[in-house]
Amino acid sequence: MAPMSGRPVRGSKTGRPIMALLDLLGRRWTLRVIWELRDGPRTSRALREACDDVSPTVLQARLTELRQANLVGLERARGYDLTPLGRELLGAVLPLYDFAERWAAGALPRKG
Amino acid sequence: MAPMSGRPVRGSKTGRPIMALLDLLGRRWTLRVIWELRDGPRTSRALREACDDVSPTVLQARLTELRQANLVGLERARGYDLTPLGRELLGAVLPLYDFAERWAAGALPRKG
DNA sequence: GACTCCGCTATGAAAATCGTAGCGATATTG
DNA sequence: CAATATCGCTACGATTTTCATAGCGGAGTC
Repeated sequence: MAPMSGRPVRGSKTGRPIMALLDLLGRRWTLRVIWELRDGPRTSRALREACDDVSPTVLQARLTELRQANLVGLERARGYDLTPLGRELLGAVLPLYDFAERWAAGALPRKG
Repeated sequence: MAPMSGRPVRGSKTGRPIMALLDLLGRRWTLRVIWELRDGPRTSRALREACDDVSPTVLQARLTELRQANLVGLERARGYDLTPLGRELLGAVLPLYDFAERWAAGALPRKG
């Protein structure tokens, strides 16, 4: 079941929105799918390629969850696309990109 | 293996920093652990309680990955704590909280 | 020594993810 | 119409990850 406000959330007894969101984003490929939709709609197969040939089983599961959460939509002519709400989420995810660059420079292996 | 710049990244042929980061954050409990360290250090057991009694197997795996990635540190007196780099990541994750609140208001179930 | 809390591990069961193949529907082209 | 191609999506067995419970050895305290 896709986590969503007002529904039971896996791994959280409070069910607060942030917990539902962290649950959703903590599933494999969820963040990646949102990321790969940043420049516009993609068909499911194009999305699969963009995600390094992720298994279609998982991709469909993620897309279904994201659609139920009203973050991603599907139109026959366009394919999968971020909803306005999904674009807001993307905006909240974009800071990760800049961080990743700093991280690459500063997280080189050192003794644990 | 914990994803890190310059190392092979699960599910990405490019190995770009953002891919390594999305891989790391897409593992269950990773985002939650970072979130629960936002107010300061915690012992592993306190962290386990804060994460709704997550299995210690996974918690230790996540903490090891986060330490190897230089995002979390461990000191005997304090427990686990975000490193300066980890605090930067937290800053990039905080926007998710505000989004989650809007999401809770606007993502109520509607027809598919 | 007895007690407590620490970080951490063992182990078998359950769940999630993977990899490959292919379905039915739709549109296009000859 | 038949052949072809692409679409979203599913089946299914193998692999990997996560879970749940129990407990270890070390360090501090009394």
